[in-house]
Amino acid sequence: MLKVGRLADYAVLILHHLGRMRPARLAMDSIAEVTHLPLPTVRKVMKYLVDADLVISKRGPNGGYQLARPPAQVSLAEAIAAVEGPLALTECCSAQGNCEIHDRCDLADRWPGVNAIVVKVLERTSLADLDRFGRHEPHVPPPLRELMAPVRHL
Amino acid sequence: MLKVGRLADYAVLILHHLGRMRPARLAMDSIAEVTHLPLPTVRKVMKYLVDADLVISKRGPNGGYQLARPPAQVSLAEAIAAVEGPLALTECCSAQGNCEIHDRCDLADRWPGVNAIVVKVLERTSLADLDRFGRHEPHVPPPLRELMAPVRHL
DNA sequence: CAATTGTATACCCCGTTAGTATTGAATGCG
DNA sequence: CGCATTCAATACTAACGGGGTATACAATTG
Repeated sequence: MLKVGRLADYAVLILHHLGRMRPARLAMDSIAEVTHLPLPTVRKVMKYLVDADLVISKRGPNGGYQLARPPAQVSLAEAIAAVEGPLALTECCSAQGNCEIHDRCDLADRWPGVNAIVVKVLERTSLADLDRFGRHEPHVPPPLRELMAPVRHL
Repeated sequence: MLKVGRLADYAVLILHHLGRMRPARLAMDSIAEVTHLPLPTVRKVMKYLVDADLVISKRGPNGGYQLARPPAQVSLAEAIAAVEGPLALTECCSAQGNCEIHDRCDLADRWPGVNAIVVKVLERTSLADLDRFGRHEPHVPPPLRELMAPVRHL
């Protein structure tokens, strides 16, 4: 668990393909084809991506979608947030958080710290990073190298 | 989004309290009281925690639950996994992952790397860490300090 | 103006989450 | 030995949200 929704997953995949094409445009049905996703689903995802200014759309013949920025400047955090809204591990972490217990919960103000770190990891991983790293190798951006050392407790 | 389920959230809260009591035992209704959670819900959570060997239970008069290890040796990853199963951002990341697209998805083997990092963060954050850090201050375990620097791209 | 392509809305189904109730088993004490 | 206490196991229900689909609309281009 701790899943990202499928639509967000799709979004990353689509962005990845748009990145490889950039700056060329890709029509919606082409996207559906190349990603092997059903077209109606692609429609829904594209709306999110346009609204979040991650892709630029053009209508009419020879229209389609184009990644708004170089892949190195699009983070996974943005991609996920475009579809699912701000990243928040728990209710306490979200802006309009409405947790029943909040007032009397000892951890209500501790979670945001944990959340911040997870978000940072996703912010520091770009579409280009996804591309760069080998298959099944753990992706480790430079500032995170130490993370992969054996865990200290347990 | 990127939420952790409420039950997992509860689990962490409960573990936190058990940690503060350790090595004393705490009965289920006491747990419900101190956490302000409904008792039937606590019942459900406790089952997960026992099955995962994170707490030890004792029956009969003066029974109750006890944290199995010192709080510094219980990670958030374990707590969450106890309730929700192995952490997996996407289908590709889980053992029995059954993703429709998997064979033809260009990212199927990239996600696990990202997942690994997120998991590491949660593995490196213990119950004790939650306790140690001040309110609303981002919690930053030593090997993660560099993370909080400004993001490089975007 | 007509073909192409994206936009917007509204709908529904299904799974999961979360909350609850009930009955059963173990422990310890007098 | 038996009763009080406390955890264990199972099964059920309600509700919400994710995700998939259909359909009608608007813009651009040649």
